[in-house]
Amino acid sequence: MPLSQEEACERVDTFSRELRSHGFRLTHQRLEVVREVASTDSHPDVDCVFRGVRHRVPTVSLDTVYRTLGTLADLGLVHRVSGPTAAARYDANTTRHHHFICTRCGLIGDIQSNELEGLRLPASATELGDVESVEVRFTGVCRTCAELDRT
Amino acid sequence: MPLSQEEACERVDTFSRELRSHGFRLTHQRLEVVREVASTDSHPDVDCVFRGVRHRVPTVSLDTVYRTLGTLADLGLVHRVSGPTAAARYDANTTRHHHFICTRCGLIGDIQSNELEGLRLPASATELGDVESVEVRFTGVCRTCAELDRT
DNA sequence: CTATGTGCAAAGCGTTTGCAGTTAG
DNA sequence: CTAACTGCAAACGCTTTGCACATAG
Repeated sequence: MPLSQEEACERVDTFSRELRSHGFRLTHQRLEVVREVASTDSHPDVDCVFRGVRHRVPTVSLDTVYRTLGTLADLGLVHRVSGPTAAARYDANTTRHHHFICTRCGLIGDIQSNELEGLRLPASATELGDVESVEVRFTGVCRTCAELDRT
Repeated sequence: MPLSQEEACERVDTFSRELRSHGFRLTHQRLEVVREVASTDSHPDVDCVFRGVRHRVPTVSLDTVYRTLGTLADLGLVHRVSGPTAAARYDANTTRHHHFICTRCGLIGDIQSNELEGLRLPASATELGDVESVEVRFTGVCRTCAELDRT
């Protein structure tokens, strides 16, 4: 995952600025976590970031990495890909379909769409490997939760 | 999640047949787990299926539900939505993009595509709630893993 | 009859939390 | 100086596993 030096620096700057502007202190540990996660596009997990940071800050704890990545995610500066903290959910409908996922209550609804059925595989996907399935995930706030907000 | 009686029965039949044809015994417990998961499109989690089954088989254990759902998923009869078996992974690239996920090694690669950028939200999605983001997940086997298979 | 499946209990893993000491601003 | 942050260790929730008993075929 080659990531240009400039791009990485720019991210570090943005992350630092955003953290400060939200009242978070820019500690030594945080800065190194930020550097680590900003320097790659390989979607590292927490332990991977931890090991990277430890090279430069041997006393850093795993908890701090968890907390910092959590903070960055809350601010929308990084995204979580793949399972966060949820129990597995099963779908007995194995025909091709897609999902709407409510970020508030966890509701998962099925989506059918002719436009999506007709999707062609982008070259950037087939270059990476053999694509066996495609799922589109729409995330947002469901009707019911939006209703609750309004009151 | 209204699911027609016929559809549910058809699923139970298929699941039972597939289990047998793969050499699995069709036990009382398994049959009820199959019935439970086949009777809804609400994407239940393991505990939810467990509670449903327990109404009819009070002695069933949570482990059995885990094992049966695992077996069904291995056979491709049900799908797991929302990742379980994985540590959270973080992505510092918050520009709109999509992912290729290797089911063998867990590699996550970024996908850019003009066609995907132009996607319109299907009505079936906007009906469920306010869509805040869209992510397309291509899953399959990456180049490297496919190479390993060939040897 | 025998290989499979079950229930139980204990362990595993990623993650979160309470607390006392540390530190940025 | 003080509120915020850190590291530690313990707890947590979901899931898996080892084992003796039960059971489908």
